[in-house]
Parts: sequence; C-alpha cells; structure tokens
Amino acid sequence: MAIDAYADKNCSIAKPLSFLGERWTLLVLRDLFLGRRRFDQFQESLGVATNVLSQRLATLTEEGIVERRRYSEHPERFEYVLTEKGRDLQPVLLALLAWGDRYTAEKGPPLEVVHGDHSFHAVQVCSECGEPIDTHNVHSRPGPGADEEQRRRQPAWLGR
Amino acid sequence: MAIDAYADKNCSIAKPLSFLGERWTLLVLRDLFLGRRRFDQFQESLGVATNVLSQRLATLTEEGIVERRRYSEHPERFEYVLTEKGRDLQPVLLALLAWGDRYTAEKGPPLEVVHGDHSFHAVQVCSECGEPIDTHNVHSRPGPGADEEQRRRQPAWLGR
DNA sequence: GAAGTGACTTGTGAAAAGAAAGCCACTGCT
DNA sequence: AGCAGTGGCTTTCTTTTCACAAGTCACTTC
Repeated sequence: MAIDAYADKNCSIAKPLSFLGERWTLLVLRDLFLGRRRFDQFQESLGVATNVLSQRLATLTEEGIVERRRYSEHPERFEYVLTEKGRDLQPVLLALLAWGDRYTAEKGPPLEVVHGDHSFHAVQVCSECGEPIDTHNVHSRPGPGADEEQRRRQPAWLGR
Repeated sequence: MAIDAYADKNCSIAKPLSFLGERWTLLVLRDLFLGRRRFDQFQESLGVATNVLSQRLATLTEEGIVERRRYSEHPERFEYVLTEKGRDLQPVLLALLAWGDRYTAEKGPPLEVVHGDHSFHAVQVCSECGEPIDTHNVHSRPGPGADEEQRRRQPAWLGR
C-alpha cells in the first residue's frame, strides 16, 4: 500500500502523493468534504470496487487523515470523519476545483463553494506579504531539509 | 489512457484528476515547474519507467498542459514546456507543497518557494472578499453545471 | 570506428485495480 | 419463525496498469 517510489523522495510534494496519489483517494477525500462518511456512501458515489475502497480508507486512517469511528456497537458500524490533518488538505481540493471549473466545466461549475453569502473560488496569496501569487513572481531554493544533491542542483520554479 | 471512471463524472475535481491522478503525472508537473523540460531529466529525477513516462508526456500534451517543442532538427529532439493552462496548475502544487512541508518535512522543507526576497507558503483567500478561507467558513451548493442528481442531493462542505 | 546522447518503443512479468460473490451481525417486516 | 435488507467489509478471479530490461534510430563527440 501507498506508493513507495514516491515516499522515498525528499520532497514535500511527493510524500503527500505517496498516499494521496493512489487512484480514488482524492475523490474519497472530496466526498469527505462533501459530508459523506460511510462506506456505502463512498462506494455509491464513486463506483469504486469495494476492496479498493476499504484499502484506501485503511490507508487514510493510518495516515491520520480520517478517524474511523464506531457509531454503533450492536451491530458494529463505522464511519469515517476527517481529522484536522485531513481538513488541512482543503486547499489542495479547492485549488483543483478552481482549475477544473475554469478548464473543464463547459456548462458552468457543477458545484459552487460558498463563503458567507457569496460563491467564490480559491485564490492564493503569499503568507508573508499577502500579495497574490502568480506564475512569474515565484522561484525556489533549497530549504533546511534539502539533501546534498538538492543543494547542488540550482532549483528553479518555472525555468527561472 | 487517462482514468475514464473519473472523466465521466460531472465534477471539477474528478475531471482534472482523470489525467493528473495517474501515477507520476503530478511529479512530472512538479519537475516542469522546477525547470526540467527534457525526457531524460524527468526520467533521472523520478526513476519512472520510460514507457510510462512517454505515455504521461503524451497525455499531458494532448490535454494542453505542456507543449512538445522541437529544439533540434537533425537529429530530432524534443522538449516539453508548460502552457498557460499548465502553469495555472501552480496553486495545486503549492497547496500540496504547503501541506507536505507542514506534515511530512521533519527536518524542515527540502525546497523553499520564494516570493520577491522572502520565502513563503501559499495561503488561500476568497476571490470575492479577500478573507482567508479556513475549514469552517466554507459550504457548498449546486452550481449552474449541476445535473439533476446533484441538485437533489444537498451538498455540504464538511458536514455543513 | 567506438562510445555516447536523447527520445523514445517493444516485450515480458509483477502488481494493482475491477467485477462479482459471499459473509456476518444484526433490524424490521410478514 | 422465516426471509429480505443493511452496512461494512473479505475473498476470488480477471483485466489493466506498471515496472524492468533491452533495443532502436539518427545523429555527435572522442
């Protein structure tokens, strides 16, 4: 389970993808944000094979993204709810949603996300100065967690 | 190629994932943002099998995320560069990166993204009012592109 | 002329995903 | 009392995808 070839890399994009990048996982997460919490709800909404679904839910539980919670003792019944760690993935889904609305939703967005009383899309700004981030005002450099090889290679973000 | 079971869904998260969700694709995209543009650069950096890599690059080209550009005639040599549509995926990668830095980078971020002279992480704000978006001030409703079934189901974002 | 380079393709086996059926501990209906 | 239904799975089997190794082609450099 999980994609080992990703997990080995020293990269904050690859590591999350070692489990998020498995087929269906991000759609299960979408369903969790949409309020679904039970096995059969995911299964029905996604049409995923049940063996795959139970494996994905197990991985998400192991990774601390969801909590598997018993909501009935006799018979034993479980539901899955997002943890804080899981809820913190919201920006990833909202970013995907914004892109999808822009490039794949010919008839307009199937789903509107609402903030207060207005529908919106997610816009990214710099955590330090609050300015919007676009493609051309970002570059990159090795951080404290970089290994030797990463330090040698001059990283760029978008060809610098 | 591409994940048909995703592409059929009327969902702006599922549709992008029909090609982005294939194994390796998002890491190829990361490499593109890091300035890599040639087949062997991707292959070396990722360790992906060459047949898979060439298939992924073909799909990304078809989807208009990258442009396959000949940079030498004799012999024919190609490189891959992000289109605007591809560059617009930056928020997805930055969101993943921010989460990965927070939850998977024990020794600090391997890579710092820099805006002007300061390193930063991506923060999402509302496109309409500029307020930061957190988990609890978002909900959802069917949009103009929703189908019958989506209209029936009351959607929630996080259990409403 | 021999070894490399860059962008692949082809062939094969292993791993993952999909489809279908079954199971277990109930509840609720007749 | 018997039977269908529910919810959360597991097991088995088939199909698809992925990985690994090798080979190709049109050059260029040593």
